[in-house]
Amino acid sequence: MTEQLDRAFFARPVLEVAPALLGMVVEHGGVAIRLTEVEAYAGSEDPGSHAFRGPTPRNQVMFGPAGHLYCYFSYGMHWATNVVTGHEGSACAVLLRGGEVVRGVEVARERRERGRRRPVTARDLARGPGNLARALELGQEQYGADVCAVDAAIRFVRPQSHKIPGGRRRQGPRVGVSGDGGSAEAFPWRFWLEDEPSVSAYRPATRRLSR
DNA sequence: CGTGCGATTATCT
DNA sequence: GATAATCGCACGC
Repeated sequence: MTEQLDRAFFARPVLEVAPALLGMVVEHGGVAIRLTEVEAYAGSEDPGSHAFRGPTPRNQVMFGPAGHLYCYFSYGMHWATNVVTGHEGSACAVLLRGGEVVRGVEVARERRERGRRRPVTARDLARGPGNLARALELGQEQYGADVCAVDAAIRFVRPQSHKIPGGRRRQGPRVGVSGDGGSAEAFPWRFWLEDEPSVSAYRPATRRLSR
């Protein structure tokens, strides 16, 4: 048996929940992914957060109770998934950045290879937020979903195996967050498991020159 | 191997 | 109208 993570797990400070999620498993649509990389976003106190400038139609779910999904469309082509944490109104959330597919590899591979010419290696199946969301088939329809419900389609579980984390927990600057003002070091809120192939490569925020 | 660039559109100013 | 919590591929070493 595996234990579904309850609301109390998510209703803690985001900097506590984020590292605690490493090694936990997310399940949806026949695919299960063991998380190896996440990032914390601290709502109105965090210039890198989508909630920094207050509620909007897009980010409103983050201002609600913990344990719901904040899905957003990124760069005009990818979906990314967060789970809301902390107390209601704090607008804190954890971005799911990478993981290892532990069940449903064939389904995940099929989803990931759709519209591609090159095959996808096992390590790349859920490497990066866009890829993880694609492998789990998470998007607009899952916006606001309650992952703590008894009959939740998307659930977080603690694997029965005692070697939950696997590698050692590591912490460092977030990836590609322009709100950090070029100093991602100010918010070292990316958490990952050492020596896990599914952890995405670090890339600084890309500057986009206007033409 | 590492680096650079174009794709593509919802969202907010 | 500009931007963006990205990705995959091309290209050069």
